[in-house]
Amino acid sequence: MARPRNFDLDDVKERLMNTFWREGYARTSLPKLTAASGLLRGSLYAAFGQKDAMFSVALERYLDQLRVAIVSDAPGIDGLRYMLDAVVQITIDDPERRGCLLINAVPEARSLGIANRRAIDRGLAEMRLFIGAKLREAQETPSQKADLEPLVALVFAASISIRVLGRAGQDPRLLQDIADGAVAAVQQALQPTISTEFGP
Amino acid sequence: MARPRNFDLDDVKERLMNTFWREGYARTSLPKLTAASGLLRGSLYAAFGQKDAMFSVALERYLDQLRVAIVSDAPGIDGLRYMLDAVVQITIDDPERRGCLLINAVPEARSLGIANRRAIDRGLAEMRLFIGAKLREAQETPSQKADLEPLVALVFAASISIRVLGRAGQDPRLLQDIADGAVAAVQQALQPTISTEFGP
DNA sequence: TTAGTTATTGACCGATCAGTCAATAATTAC
DNA sequence: GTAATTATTGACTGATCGGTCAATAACTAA
Repeated sequence: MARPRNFDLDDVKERLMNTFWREGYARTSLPKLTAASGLLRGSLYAAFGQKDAMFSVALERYLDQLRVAIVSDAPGIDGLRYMLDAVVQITIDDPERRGCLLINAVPEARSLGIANRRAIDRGLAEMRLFIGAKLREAQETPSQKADLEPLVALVFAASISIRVLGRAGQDPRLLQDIADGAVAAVQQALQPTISTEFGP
Repeated sequence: MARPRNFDLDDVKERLMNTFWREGYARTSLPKLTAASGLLRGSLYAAFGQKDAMFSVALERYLDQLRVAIVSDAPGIDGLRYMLDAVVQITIDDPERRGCLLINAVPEARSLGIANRRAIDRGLAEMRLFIGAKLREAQETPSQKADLEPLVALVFAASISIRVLGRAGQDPRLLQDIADGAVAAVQQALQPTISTEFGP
């Protein structure tokens, strides 16, 4: 009943995402977005609204893809190891070393709208909840009642800094060391105390 | 022999630092810098050069102050605990929750000059070397030849993500959990196993 | 005083920014 | 065909950006 759009919406969202990912919010100008998407300003504004809304589209798409890449069905510590290794892998596989769109957005959050700020919070919370769930699975004897929070925090911290340091162009070995260190810490902390008699 | 400047150089540097810290590089405009410093553009440019050079001044000053705040003489794990607790403290003590100027600059590094990019690398390297040195002190029996790198990486990761999550406005308890988790992991990893008590 | 040197001032520059809009084009319903 | 609806186009806006510069002011050395 009306003129159809002559571009692929998904394809354009992907291009917007990649541009914001590389350049961040502030440095991504409308001319860059039009160049990346192949659309003119008017079409972009008609399709998405303000720049802030374009970023929102990019962020949601990014989080969807990240979820697919790092979440696994493997229970307990295997799921955590899978996640951390996946984070390392996608970080060093990116030839542009863009790090994480979500984490990169944290220092810029104050210039984003409330919806985007909330989306950032939700993204962080989701990661943390996932880690917590896997750790609770890994806890063999919940009766130990050990405080899991420092472990959750540690794995969370590892995930985040792998991304930051990836953006900083640090050596892939450092990133893998972070992942390995976190997994080892979890194993050490959760293994029944009696087993320490046999040493590592 | 010439007209003296009628401002306090140190005071202006401090104000530049605080502005860049709060706003980041891209969002800090020259009008903001003139407002914060009380100087006019011409004076700022005469004193420091380009915006990039102003950031450099801010970054160096920031790193000097950070060093004072987190480095301690305490050897080994005590030095690490001091550092991590100090990082948590300065992060949550900041009512503006600005996180870390150095870490915040990482996603913006591509829009900075080569000198600033190198300064960022040096800042990160310095942190890592400090952690490595303390961990080597903490290693009671170096003959164990345990690979210290994952532990260095883990403590490094903890420091960085405390700052990122501080900027993100996360709960202080999470930040402290990260610090505590990292210290606990180091203690667990470095404490001699019972089996070694009986010697080889 | 005068000459030399540097700092300050405030206007100015061209470039770029995010966002808007009237005109036109492409489609469907009828 | 015509009407209705939405998409595309490209020029346009006012604001802001980083950076420059000639004029003036404040100081020291002689």
